[in-house]
Amino acid sequence: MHKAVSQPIGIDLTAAVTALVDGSPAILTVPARDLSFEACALPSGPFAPLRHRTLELGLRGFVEDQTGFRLGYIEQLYTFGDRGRHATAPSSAPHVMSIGYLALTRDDDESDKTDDEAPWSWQNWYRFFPWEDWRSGRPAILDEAIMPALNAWLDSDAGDEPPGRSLSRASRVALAFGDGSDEGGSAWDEERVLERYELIYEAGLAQEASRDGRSAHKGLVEASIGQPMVLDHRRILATAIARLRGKMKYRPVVFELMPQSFTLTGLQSAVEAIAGRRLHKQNFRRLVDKAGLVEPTGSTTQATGGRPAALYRFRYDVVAERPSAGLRFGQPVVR
Amino acid sequence: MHKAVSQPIGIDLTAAVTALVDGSPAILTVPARDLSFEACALPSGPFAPLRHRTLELGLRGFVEDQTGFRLGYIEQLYTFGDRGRHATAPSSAPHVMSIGYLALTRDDDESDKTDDEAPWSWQNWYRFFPWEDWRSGRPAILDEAIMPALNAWLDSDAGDEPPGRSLSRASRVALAFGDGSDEGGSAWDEERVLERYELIYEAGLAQEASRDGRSAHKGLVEASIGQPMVLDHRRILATAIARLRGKMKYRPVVFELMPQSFTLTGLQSAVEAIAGRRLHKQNFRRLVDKAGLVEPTGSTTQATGGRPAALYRFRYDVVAERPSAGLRFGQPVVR
DNA sequence: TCAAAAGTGTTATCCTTACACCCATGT
DNA sequence: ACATGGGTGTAAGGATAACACTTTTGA
Repeated sequence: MHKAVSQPIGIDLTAAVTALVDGSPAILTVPARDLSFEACALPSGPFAPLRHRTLELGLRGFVEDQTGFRLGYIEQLYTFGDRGRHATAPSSAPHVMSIGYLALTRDDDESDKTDDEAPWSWQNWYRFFPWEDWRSGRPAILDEAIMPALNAWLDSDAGDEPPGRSLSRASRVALAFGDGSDEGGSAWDEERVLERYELIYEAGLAQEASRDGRSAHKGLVEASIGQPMVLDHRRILATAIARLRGKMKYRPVVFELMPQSFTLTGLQSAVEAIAGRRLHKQNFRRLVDKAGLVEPTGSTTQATGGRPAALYRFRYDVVAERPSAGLRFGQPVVR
Repeated sequence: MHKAVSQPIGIDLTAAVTALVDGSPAILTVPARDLSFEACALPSGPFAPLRHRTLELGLRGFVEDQTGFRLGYIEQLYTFGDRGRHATAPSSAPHVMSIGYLALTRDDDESDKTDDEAPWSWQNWYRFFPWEDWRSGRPAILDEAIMPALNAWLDSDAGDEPPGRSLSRASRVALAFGDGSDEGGSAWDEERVLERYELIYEAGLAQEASRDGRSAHKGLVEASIGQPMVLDHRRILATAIARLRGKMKYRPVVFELMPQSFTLTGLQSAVEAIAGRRLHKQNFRRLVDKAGLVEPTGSTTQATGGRPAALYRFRYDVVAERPSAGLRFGQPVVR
């Protein structure tokens, strides 16, 4: 019924590779590739069906070529293919779609760093999303820059709402960023990373927006909130963070990021770093205990200062029984 | 750094369009397109970046062209692109990837059925996945055909397990299909639709497997459990069902399938039809009540027999406040 | 002796599950 | 009257959120 492909299409496989580096969630980046624009990029490359039997194998190949990292856990996120979602080459060039992936590794493997002057580097997540880290309280950038700018955007664009039954912009902002009120409205939900980034992009607060030719809305100076990335890589990273924050709660994926043995406080810090908020210590411990995902190794460490901490290891065997077990941590501790 | 695309790539957009037809969850199908093999197919077509500004618009176009249906809710599911995932044309032809989508509609719109002898039809989900419908108890096909065949497969292939730390086949079967025991092991989880289908496919119990050239494992007659579909469309449908079953619990998506006004029992039947299991009536009602997603219209219907039932409507306004609200139904009623 | 971090016990509250029972209509 | 499906109240058990407190080390 259909045969020909009218315009050539290219597929880019793009990986958001995360590890914990010095207790911070970090993303593996390579220098910007083909734009005059100076920015980080995620490792990526074109999918060549003749060379790569599966999409995942292709992705593993690229990351290993570009950074030397062997990936463990991999999960497909989303396929981005809309025209005009980022500035691109002239229309004669093939239309490039990107399939985004989330991948997890450990950084402790020193054997990876073969080259000196490596072309890749780890970047803290929160350089790109400074509003997402609530571990030391509500980030100042929200009240100082983001919310005022978003409100100005809402006011100025009050007329030209998108039609249909979709949410109004004001509702979307209220939902994504919480409306401050502790009751009735909605609170901050750490999983809405993508919704927040999309609003910031649409409002012209991300440098990517002006670069992509979206006119900054009237009366707003060209802003840059958070470090930009190449193409739509920041959107892919937002998707990856959102997915990991959600998945962590019902699948034992954090352990992909932890070393062989760890303390319970270390595990909690890891979860907190990813979720971007602090948790209640005692409840976290009971949770871990009840989940039965972890067992003591018998030894302790004094590296943490203070009383020596018992070391634990992940029980790989329980995955076979109940991979649905995750760390369904609940409410943040109020502060 | 990279430029050329070595082998032409085509993108197929494929839609799993679901509606409730006479209380059953149904999937919109079109006759098989280009294979001698006689089977249903999902509506789909090639993505042409010049014609379609976005992937979603392309999809809406195809479905409307092929069936006349205007889609409401749409959600991207997954991109399938592995070589050899289904029988395909000679290798000179372009490599076709498919992006699967879940879409929801209502069937009550009679205006859609313009043509008589329409080229499309609604098919009950459970024709393709007879083992997924537990509403009248555990499906007989599990004990009569599936479990024996899977166990035979496990026995015969005990030697050549895949390497690495991935789950053993036996564990995957136990997890996906439950191991009968009510404690210790895992019970039936209605969301694991895809895992179950993949195992059935790998074990050679799906007709698609033999069609794709996978040798049925030794000692097993070529079987066909559940009605097959074209290409990997059954896999896409499995993904769609799994996603809908999950999403329903934390987003108010069921209402996309309900008529304007409905009874609470009607709503419960819809949820049960999708989830493939029965729910506890009183608890379901309290749940709906507490969620606040619904309000009485004031009128009643006697169409159900027995005492007249109050009619309700979905509160579209709450979506703006709390779109996270879904129907987090809990345990099935024991029977 | 004090700071720092690990680790424990206990209670109020809410949500889930399950039980049994009443109500309004058609036949 | 009785069958059928609609609709309600309430108690037991478990999970969650929050409280304050003890233990073990290094400096």
